[in-house]
Amino acid sequence: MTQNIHVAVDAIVFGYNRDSGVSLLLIKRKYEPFKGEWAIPGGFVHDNEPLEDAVERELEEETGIKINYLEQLYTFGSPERDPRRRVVTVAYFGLVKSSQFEKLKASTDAEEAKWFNIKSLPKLAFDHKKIIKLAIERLRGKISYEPIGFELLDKKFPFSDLEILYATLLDRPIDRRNFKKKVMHLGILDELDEKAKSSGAGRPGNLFQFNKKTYKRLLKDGMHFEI
Amino acid sequence: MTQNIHVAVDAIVFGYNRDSGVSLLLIKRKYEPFKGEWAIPGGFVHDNEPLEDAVERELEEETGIKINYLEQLYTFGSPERDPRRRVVTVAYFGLVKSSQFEKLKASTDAEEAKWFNIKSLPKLAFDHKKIIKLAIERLRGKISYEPIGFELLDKKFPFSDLEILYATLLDRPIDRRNFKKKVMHLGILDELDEKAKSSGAGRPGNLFQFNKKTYKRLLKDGMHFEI
DNA sequence: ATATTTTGTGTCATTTTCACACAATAAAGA
DNA sequence: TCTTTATTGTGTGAAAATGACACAAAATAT
Repeated sequence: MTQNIHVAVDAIVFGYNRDSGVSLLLIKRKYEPFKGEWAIPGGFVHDNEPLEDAVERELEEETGIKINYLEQLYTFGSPERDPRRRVVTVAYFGLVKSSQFEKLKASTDAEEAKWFNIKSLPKLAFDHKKIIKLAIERLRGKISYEPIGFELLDKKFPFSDLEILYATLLDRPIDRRNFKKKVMHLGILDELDEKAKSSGAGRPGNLFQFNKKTYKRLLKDGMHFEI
Repeated sequence: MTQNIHVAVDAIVFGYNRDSGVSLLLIKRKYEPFKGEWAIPGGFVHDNEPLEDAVERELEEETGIKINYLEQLYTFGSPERDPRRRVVTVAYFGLVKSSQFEKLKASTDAEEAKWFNIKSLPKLAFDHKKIIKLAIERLRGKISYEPIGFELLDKKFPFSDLEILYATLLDRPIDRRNFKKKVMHLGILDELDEKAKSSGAGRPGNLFQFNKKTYKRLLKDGMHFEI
């Protein structure tokens, strides 16, 4: 049997901090087609390489970023999506912690890899606009029924970071008291004996930490994450 | 660039009726490897064929079945999953209506395509056990927050069919009164002026019908399906 | 020191969820 | 045909979850 289809992987990587909001990692293409345009990082899979390895390798090569959470998003296989040849691409969905996010943000002058706020994305190569649209929908949808929001924050975070993240993604105001009641009632956040370092005015808040072990235990007992 | 990876599609197709429960469509392999063993229907994608077309073509060729609902499930790409060569397979998740399900069920003597109850599956070729496991989890999970259950029933169905489907999939007893209240309150079922044809003893029930138009309209207005 | 910004916290009304039982209508069996 | 058995249809009250709402405390900025 002969087949002339190539297999690639792409990584839609989100980052967050409370000042910049939710951002997406893009690279500027060096070669044709779409040379000079912005695109999702990705590339062809090696013959003996697992798909996840390929994603992480390409991300490392093209952006140097270290991913914190990775899951498969969707596979795009329309015959016309690459003008050169048939390419089926397995898209992955990734999240990085605030600290990683801020790292690249500083050293971005090279103009090869860059974070873009998801509300103001540039023109994109291939069918990447469609892919990103799906990824954003997945992020928005999933944050309500799986605790993936914590993967975007630092290990320890003030409660308001979480609140602002949800308000930003869900695009609606959140009642601080009710939100806190609901989240704390889930029993998967540890409140630490430590205050956030002041960043501007205001009373410093306590730091919190997501307890993944507790979460997994509660999950087995039939717990239902929902916000 | 040269790459030696092949692309296939697989279809995990579920069927249902209240007597047999939830079943899965499998085929007996005619060729090596795994000749004579049971496997998910599927095959290689043609060079200029969209992935969805490939799934439907393979299903038609191997089982003759007409699918009612189809969505992408997951892409499996581990380098060792096929002993002959590297095959990346895009698995799809399909549902057929009771009527279709019963059709094949009768003419199954050919022993090429056959329905198996998901609680008693045979030994499976390749990594198909893993694929099916994921598909069943998806079906179980999704039925609670998307109205895909109706895709497994006939167009018109007695309410108890729906109730038994949910009880079977969620694997727990359901309170008939509360369940009906909840479902009807969603406002996406039309109650018909027609009674179910008696199948055995008992009072015949009214027939109901899923109203997809109403559902889509309510969805846009922010409705949230949940059972 | 005064103003400004941000965090922390409780109550009450409304809505949703959950437990629970008996009459009506048909077929099956005596 | 009469009795039994199986299945459908329906409402109430207690408990839990949700949602609206405001002011004091602790820090920085001016």
